[in-house]
This record gives sequence, C-alpha cells and structure tokens, in this order.
Amino acid sequence: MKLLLVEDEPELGRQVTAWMNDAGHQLHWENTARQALASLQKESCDVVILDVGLPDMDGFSLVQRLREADLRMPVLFLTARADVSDRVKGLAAGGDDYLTKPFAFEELLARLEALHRRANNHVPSQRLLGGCRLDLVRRRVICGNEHIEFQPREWGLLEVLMNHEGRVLPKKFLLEQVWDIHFDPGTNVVDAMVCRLRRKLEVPGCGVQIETIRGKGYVFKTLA
Amino acid sequence: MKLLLVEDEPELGRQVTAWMNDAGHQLHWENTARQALASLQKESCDVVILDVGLPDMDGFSLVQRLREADLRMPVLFLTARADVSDRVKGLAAGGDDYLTKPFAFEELLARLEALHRRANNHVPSQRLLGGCRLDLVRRRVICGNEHIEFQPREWGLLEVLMNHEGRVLPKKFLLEQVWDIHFDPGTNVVDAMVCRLRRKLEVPGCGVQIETIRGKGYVFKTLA
DNA sequence: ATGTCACCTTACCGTTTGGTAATGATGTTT
DNA sequence: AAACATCATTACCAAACGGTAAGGTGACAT
Repeated sequence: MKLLLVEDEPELGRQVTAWMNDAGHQLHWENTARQALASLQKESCDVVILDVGLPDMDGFSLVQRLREADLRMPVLFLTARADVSDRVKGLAAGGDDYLTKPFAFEELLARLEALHRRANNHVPSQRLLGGCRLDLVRRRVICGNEHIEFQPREWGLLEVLMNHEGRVLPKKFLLEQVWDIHFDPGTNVVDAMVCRLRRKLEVPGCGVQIETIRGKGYVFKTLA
Repeated sequence: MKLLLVEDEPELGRQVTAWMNDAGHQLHWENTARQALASLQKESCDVVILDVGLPDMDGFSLVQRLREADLRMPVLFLTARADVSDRVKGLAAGGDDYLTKPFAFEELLARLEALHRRANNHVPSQRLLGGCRLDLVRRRVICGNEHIEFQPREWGLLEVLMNHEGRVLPKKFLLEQVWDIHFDPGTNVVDAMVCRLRRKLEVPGCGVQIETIRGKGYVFKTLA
C-alpha cells in the first residue's frame, strides 16, 4: 500500500514511518499541507494520513482542496483533537475516517487497510446487472451473446441510472448529472434519450428496464 | 440515505431509529443477523449499522457472510466492545468503520455519511502515467488542473498505445486493435489520429508523448 | 545537392451523434 | 367523459466526429 503521511511533529512522523515500513507498506512523509498537495498532484497514493494541526493550513481545508482538485483518494485524519465537533468537521469536509491520538498502531493499520480495500474494490471493470453484464471500460452491455453498443450520451445516462438503481431520479437530476445543465431549458432531451436507451435495452434476456414514475422521474430496475 | 440497523437492544434501536428519521434518513431495523441477511438479500441499502453481540451470530461473522454473498455495502460496527483487538477484528473481517458505545449521534451520522459518500462517489479507476492521471471510466486525462477530453476514436488509440507503453507498435497493429481493420486500406487514418492525439497531449506537465520510429511505427513514452 | 520516401498537417466532407419540436399516446383530474 | 398534463415516439437538422486526400516537411540515401 502506498501511503502519504502529512504530519509536522517529527517524533510521530518517524514512528509512523517505521511502523508502516515494518508492516510492508510504502510511506511518504510530508510536513506541510502545501508540500502534500504538490506531492499528490505529481504522484497519487492509496491513502492519505492527515494531521489536523499543520503549520500552513488546517487538515480540513487540505481535504477540501484535494477534493476540489479531483484527487479522490481516501483520507484518514490522525489527530489529538478529539472533540465530537472536530470529528464531524473532518468527516464532513470530505475525510473518510478519523482516529484520535493516542492510538494503537494496529488500529491505524486496520483502518488504513479497510479504506484501501474499499477504494480499490469499488470499481470493478465489469458489473452484473439484471440478466446482463456491463463492461464499464469498453462502455457496452453484454447480454447473452448480444453486444449492445452505446453512444457517449446514452452511456452517460445509463451510468447515472444504474448507479442509482431502484431510486426515482427526477429529470432535473439527470439533466445535472448527465448534461451538466443546472437550470431547466424546457426541453425533452431526457425523455428522448431515455426512449433511445429503452429501445437498445429491449433485448430478450437483458433483465433491466427503465420505468417511468409519472410526475416524478425515472427508475432503473433490474428484474429477476 | 437508506440504512439497515442490526441491533438486539430495544432501547438503542428505538433511539437510533428516531434520530435517523429526524435526520431525514430511512432506517430499517432488524434484531438478528439472520433477519438482517434475509433483508439485505431482498433489498439493498446504503450503509449497514451493525452491533457485534447479536443473539444468533456475532457481527464479524455476519460481515463475512455478507461479503461472501457479494453484498458489498459499507458496514459500520456500533458496539460496546472497545478493545483494540475487537476493532481490528471488525475492520479485518470486512467492516468499513468501527464506532464504540457510548457515542455521539452527530459522529455516527457523520461517519455514515462519509461511508455513503465514498461508496456512491464511485472512485474512477485511475491510472498514473507520466505527469498525469488517466481516468479510465470517464475517458479523460487530468494533467495538473487541466482536463483533456477525448473523442471515442482518439481514446481507443490512446488506450492501445498506453497499454503497450514503451513498445513500438506498427500501424498495421494499431489498425487492427483500434479500427478492427485486418488489411491495409492504403490510408493514413492512423497518422492523422496520432497527429490529433499529440496535439491534445501537448500540455505543459503532461509528461507523455508519442514518438515516431520511422518505418516501424509509433511508441508511447512517459517522461520524467 | 537532389531525389525519394515516410511521416506530418491541413482542409474538406460524408456520416454519426444528439438536441429540438411536433405529434401521438396515456394517464389524471375535474 | 372531457380537459389537461405528462410522457413516448418520430422526424428533422445542426454540430461534432472522423476518414480521405493533397500538399508540406524532414530524414535518409545516392
């Protein structure tokens, strides 16, 4: 596992570095938020371990900066600030876990591994849905021995729908997610595209369908 | 957020149910591991809140059962067992977070939301290459704070090139892989597309380039 | 130096993609 | 049942995509 530790206290930094190396992980240690950001821009890592009290910026702001820069790796806060309000703040800012000092090294390790497991495990290149297989990288649906190809827009819509399987998604929401339109242009793009999607998905054993909830939106459903 | 609480203590169950409803979430409450499993088989949820000490099975075993059944929703342990060894056990068994009683409701909520955010915000499978990040699902290259978008054909070519980084790829090979053309149509499609790719990739810190090996083909190289 | 060949670049244009709007169908309300 | 609202479907067309070909550029050999 490739880790980045952002910590300004030398003693703890050395300690954690030693521990992680012992545990067979690769840890890079930065002292300031600025350096950490620069480092992550250059080279990604699996999990970031973040102190809250840094010399140049607090950890909460750093996480927000990361997310704004579209750097989505898991972040674990490791800090002496144990108040519930701090914990909530850290998690709400975009952190994934929050561990307070003093802590047991085994727990830190277990939490890091849990975060890593979740982050890696979460993007299978394929996904089973209803009676068919979705190839997320090649952007097609394989259904029996039928291959269904999709145009970019169609795929975008399909992705959002299936990521919210079973939920009613208002057209407004779909317009935002797929078209990045945050106002109502008074058109029926969504309807038209749903129509096209439906036609492509009506293959015998496909087992997925897009239902209409009148006045509410569309739901993506898998059958059997 | 759709939650499942697995807890045999009635008082706590009622309490959490009330809190979550207040917070605008939908919580379903089961008393036993068996019922929880059955419920999740029928209908998925966003996050499971799990007690460790259940009448019919311990929580750690339940998580393992879930994972074996390919039910991958995030699991948060909520329990009085505060030993480090228990925490490690829970996380290692496949849990995503571990919170000990007594706890603050706001922290539970923040942790649930963090788990939900992470699970939904499906981290795109990314790949680091040269000085930039490739987003394989969204089909774009992120370079510093520059986002480079690609057309389907361009992306197809880029994929093949980078999957054979450092190898000289003859045009014939590229024609087969990207265009699925197994004869020489006597055209310069490849040359033209390489030209378009190069133009898009000439971004300051990008650190990748396509070299020409005269008479042999093209090589995709990463610099620095 | 000059010719030749491979590759680069550009402009062009047919094809595909995808948004619009009109029309038809289907619920829903009165 | 009639009026209305919402959704489905279709045809159309502008814009984007992507293949072609022509002319330019640079490398290499004679």
